[in-house]
Amino acid sequence: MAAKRRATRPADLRKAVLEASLALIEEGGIEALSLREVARRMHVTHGAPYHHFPDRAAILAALAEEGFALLADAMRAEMADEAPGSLERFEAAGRAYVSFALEHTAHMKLMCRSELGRALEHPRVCARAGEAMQLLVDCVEECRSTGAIVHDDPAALVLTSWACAHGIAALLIDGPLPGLRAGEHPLDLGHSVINALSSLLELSSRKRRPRRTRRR
Amino acid sequence: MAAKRRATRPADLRKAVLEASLALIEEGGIEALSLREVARRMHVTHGAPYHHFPDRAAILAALAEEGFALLADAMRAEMADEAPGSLERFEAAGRAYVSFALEHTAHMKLMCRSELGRALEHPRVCARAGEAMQLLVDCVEECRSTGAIVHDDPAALVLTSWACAHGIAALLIDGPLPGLRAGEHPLDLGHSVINALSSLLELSSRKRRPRRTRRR
DNA sequence: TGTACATCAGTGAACGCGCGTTCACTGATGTAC
DNA sequence: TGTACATCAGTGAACGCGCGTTCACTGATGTAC
Repeated sequence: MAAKRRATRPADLRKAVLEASLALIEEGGIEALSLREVARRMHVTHGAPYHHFPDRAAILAALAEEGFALLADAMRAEMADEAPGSLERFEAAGRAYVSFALEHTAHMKLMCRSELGRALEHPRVCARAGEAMQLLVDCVEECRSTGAIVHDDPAALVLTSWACAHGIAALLIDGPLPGLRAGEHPLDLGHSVINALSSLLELSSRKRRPRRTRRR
Repeated sequence: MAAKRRATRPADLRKAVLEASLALIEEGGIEALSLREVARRMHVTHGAPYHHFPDRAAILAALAEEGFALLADAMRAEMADEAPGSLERFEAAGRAYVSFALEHTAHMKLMCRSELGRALEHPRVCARAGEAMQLLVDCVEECRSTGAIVHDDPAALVLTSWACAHGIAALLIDGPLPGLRAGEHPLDLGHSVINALSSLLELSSRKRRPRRTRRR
């Protein structure tokens, strides 16, 4: 019967803790993450998780690191379908960001809430965040080298693109948008913002270097 | 001596509760708002605030309403300096949003965190939020009527502008940006994003309707 | 001017609650010989 | 194959804590006559 009890336990408690934590955060935000509730959901004593994480903050840090890694993977995957240096690739990066944010709201909340997790103080988390950002930086630079994007200040453009993608995601997840634009599919709204930014880039670049932009 | 004790109390406890709450939220996020800590800071018993607010949620709702009203006021004030229908007025709206967010981080956190305050379920809060959004909608419409902005899909453009302003504010307040771009003044980064978006709009509009855009 | 009463806002004790964390324990599993 | 031991992960009781909320109270202030 001991074996039977064992069988009902999750095979890998560490992984199960992370999953249950994500579910809690998704439902009620970061402050809804309680080790005791996590243990309760896993049908395990509330002391058990301490064999896998030193404390609550360690769970948040692990999830934040995971989140940034997943984001970078999602961006890479979506960008891989488009030619380097093309505006389509830039769009793909934005779409991937928005899609990731809407699909992984719990990760997103963790990744962008400095005062709570203090996750970005962990060097590994910070490195992962930089990795994701670098994908966008490189993408813009490639687009400038091919002429798909003409812009004086690439750093400002990177920031603007990131702000657009992050902003629409934040408005859709947390903000007043779902209330004010009820009935519209969040992902559609998100992608329409990416498209709008991309078309502005295309129009403004064409004007200054007509016929030089490469489009498939 | 009773009079002396009285003198040390805030003249208007309701107002003082709101101020102390803002300070707490600014320091540690919404979950750091505790009625007991608020009372402690006002040198008053923890039962006292209940004479002014029925519960914790009521404080959050009052602050959210105040926040949206302040945002709309700030946008109106900054926009008033520029001619209606000018791109400068559009920029002013964006600058005002970013400045407000950086100056009122506590209000901002409240206004954009659906799961905690549930503030947007209050009709008065929702009305205030709509009011602020309408300023941007009207501004874009005016710019289209003068030709300062040429764009097929004004709704997507409104959303994109809002996302840009909100996104850079969110990245600066909560996100990994301060870590990744340390040393730069947040407000400068914010305004550079607004400028970048505005210049994209100008370039893309000029191309399609050359010489028709009005600039002072 | 003085008295009686109502109202208001802060007091302080008490309630129950869920939380993070610690710790000695137990029983299952793996390993060395 | 069998024995002795070490390791590991979950148990369950206990700790102290701060919280939101309630409530009978008190004392100051305003009002009616």
